[in-house]
Amino acid sequence: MFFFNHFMRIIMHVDLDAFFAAVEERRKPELKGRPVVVGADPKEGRGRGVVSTANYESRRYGIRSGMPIARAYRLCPNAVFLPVDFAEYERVSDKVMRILRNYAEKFEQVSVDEAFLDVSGRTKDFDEAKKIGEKIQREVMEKEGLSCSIGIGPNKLVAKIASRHEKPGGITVVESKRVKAFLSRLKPSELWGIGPKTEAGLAELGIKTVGELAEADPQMLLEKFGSLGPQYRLMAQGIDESPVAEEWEVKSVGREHTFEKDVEEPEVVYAALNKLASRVCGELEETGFWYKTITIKIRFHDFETHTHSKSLPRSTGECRFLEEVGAELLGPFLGGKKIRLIGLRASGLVPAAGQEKLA
DNA sequence: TCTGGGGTCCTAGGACCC
DNA sequence: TCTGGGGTCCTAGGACCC
Repeated sequence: MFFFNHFMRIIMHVDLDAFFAAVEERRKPELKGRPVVVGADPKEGRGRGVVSTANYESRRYGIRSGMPIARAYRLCPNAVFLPVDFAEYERVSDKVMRILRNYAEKFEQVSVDEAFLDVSGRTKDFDEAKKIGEKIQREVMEKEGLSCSIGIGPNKLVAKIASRHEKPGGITVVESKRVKAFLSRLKPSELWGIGPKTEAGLAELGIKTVGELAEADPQMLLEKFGSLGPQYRLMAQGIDESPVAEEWEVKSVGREHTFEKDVEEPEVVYAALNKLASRVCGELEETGFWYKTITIKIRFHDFETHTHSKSLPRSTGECRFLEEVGAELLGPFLGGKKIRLIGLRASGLVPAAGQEKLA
């Protein structure tokens, strides 16, 4: 493998601010200035889901994404609670992404509200990149009425962390020579791929900041975290050579459902499974994939979660196996504890085109 | 506080093959 | 008869991200 390491990259990360809530405010101007929470139905504090997006007004009450919706309701019962309209967010997202794509040589959409732009060949330095960032913010605001935050750095890792730095609506530039100082005071969980568990594991080693992680003994990290350990250390040093990848392939398609109340009747669970199977099937047909492996997921009332999977002898485009094999895998879980969630996933995907010829 | 739904990637043991 | 080594697939679980 040969990398052009002498070539300094300039990478931009664009993150739409409170995206779901911003789209709702855009189509219902009367929401402007009010606390808006997009997510599950709060049901007067008895709802089961979580907050998807809280706008900045509702964040003043302590509401955050990922928080149980019932808790959000208690924090601010007068907030406007709206259901997630993913189809609409996707339509708006597509328009924004088309704008962003124009500014980059290489473009990678990370999720519905985030993208990386490699602008190395279109700018001579970070100052010029910042001007491009400002132009992007103006265009997204004028054409779609949405605010975005931008981070600019020598790689994806730094750009991504930088974009969070001055939310909402800011631009943060971190040049190579400032990377070390910029990262060193952060908590490890602010790095991509380090969550609460890993952060706790690092704390056991006496590592509380990214700066300390960057200096840590690689052997010690290897023993504690396996091959991931040394990678954490590289991240902490701000090293990331991963390219802005134009496209990546879908690996699996799944759907899951949390029951309003935990259930014990097998018929109810089987009925839910069949519904999931037809939704997964629809998605596979729409995207043109055959599948090989079926995985079901069960979560009991106490949150204990299991998966069971089975691979077919060869890949297939026939949906009936989702239901049949799914039901077979589900059997052993029924008749015991009450069930909170059921999920169904198809993996081992191959494009349908080409398979039909072999079949 | 009582935890959604869509995903990806990694680990690890065992089967199986050469 | 005292037990190789590499590769790949399958399965279950877990951490993590948005």
